[in-house]
Amino acid sequence: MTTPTPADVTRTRVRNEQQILDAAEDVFARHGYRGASVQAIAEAAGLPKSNVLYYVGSKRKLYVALLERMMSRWNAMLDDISVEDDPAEVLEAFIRSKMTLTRTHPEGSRLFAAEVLQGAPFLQEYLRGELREWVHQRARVFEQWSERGLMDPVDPVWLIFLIWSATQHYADFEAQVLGITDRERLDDADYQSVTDFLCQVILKGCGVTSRRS
Amino acid sequence: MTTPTPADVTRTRVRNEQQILDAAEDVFARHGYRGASVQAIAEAAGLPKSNVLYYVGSKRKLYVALLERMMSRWNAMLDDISVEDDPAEVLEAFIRSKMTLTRTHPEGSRLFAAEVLQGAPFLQEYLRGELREWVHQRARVFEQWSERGLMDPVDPVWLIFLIWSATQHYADFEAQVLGITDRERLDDADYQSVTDFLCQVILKGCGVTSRRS
DNA sequence: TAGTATTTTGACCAAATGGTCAGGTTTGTG
DNA sequence: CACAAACCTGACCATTTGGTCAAAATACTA
Repeated sequence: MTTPTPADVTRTRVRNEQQILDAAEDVFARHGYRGASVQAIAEAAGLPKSNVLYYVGSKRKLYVALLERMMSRWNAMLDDISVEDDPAEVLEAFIRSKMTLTRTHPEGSRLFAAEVLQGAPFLQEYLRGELREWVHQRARVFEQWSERGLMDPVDPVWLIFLIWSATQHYADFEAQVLGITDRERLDDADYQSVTDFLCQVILKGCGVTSRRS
Repeated sequence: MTTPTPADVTRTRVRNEQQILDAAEDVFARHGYRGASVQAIAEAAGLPKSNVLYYVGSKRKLYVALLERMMSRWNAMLDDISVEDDPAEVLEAFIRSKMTLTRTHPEGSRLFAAEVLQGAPFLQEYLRGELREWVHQRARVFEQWSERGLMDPVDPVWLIFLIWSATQHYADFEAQVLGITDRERLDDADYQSVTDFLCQVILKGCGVTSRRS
């Protein structure tokens, strides 16, 4: 028996799987599921192709594992809200946490984008289940805020999409942003500036006033 | 000589090239440059692979032709503005024409997204040249409007990106939008509703008042 | 209708694809 | 140190890839 640890993961395994996942996230994000080759992932991870397949089993399993990792990051960000909360605080926290996800995991964000671009074949269940529920729950709260006059009567679902798209953009279209702004990369100050801009414009645009009023 | 027409295009050629371009736009949009196969494009166009290659020469040439077609659509939308124009009118027209592009050419929009996702290797020149100039020219006008108190002092480049991302979203993330809203497709009324929402929120968010005031 | 230019297509090619496997090396532990 | 489990990897395989080509079919025009 040699006392195998419950999950039976050795240090080597953890290290290599990490390397593979990170390399694969970038390759899949750039080239999509079909366009990514196991060979390219292996090279990016600095391992022979057979070794990569030894760990992940197959290209498909690797891809699914990456999507799951990214979805768990999403979920970690999706905390619930109630009508009693302050609209300004909630909206601002929403924008800021979504932007943090984009900034800390740009490859993951792009992977998600590539998956949705091809019609989200691997994410139908998630989109039409968990995520849809979450959106509608939030939407209901937004509507109640509108009724109470705490914000303008805007379509809550379009508002959620607005926040998602405006933040997601800085990962998915990074190449465009860098090209147009003539930067090599976006630093923390840039992200700060964009986030403040989005909070300002979107809150004001919805008729939500910061609590300091 | 048989009086060859200047551009030497026969009816057959026009018809087949059109079929091929349209089929290819969809396949490239879904799977990216690497992920798309000539075989898949040929099947979508209802032609044998060799026939496709007879017309387009190579996969790369086909891809470049598609990007050029999409960029010319972009350019057709990018009319210039002046400080004397009305901010509300200009911003609203900007949002509406960008949304029209998204609605009338969703596959082209996704093709563009896929290209940028992979780092925009074929679009560096365009992004860092023509498009950058256009953005900065607009940005300068926005700044002058801010100075004149016609709008809030927001970062004009982030504002342009906000409009691009919020509209682009409905093509690139169509699968997500459909999944969450439980629709089969977005009809004209949906697009109308989203566009009105975006105009309302973004104009108000920037402190721009519609001229009817 | 004769004859030329264009179009069509299956057969073919070298390279790359995802994946398997046998046989080796390393690692951890009793 | 023994030994089993885990790890590593080059050789190999069937299939698909982008692309070529020669020969047949079709379309246009004088």
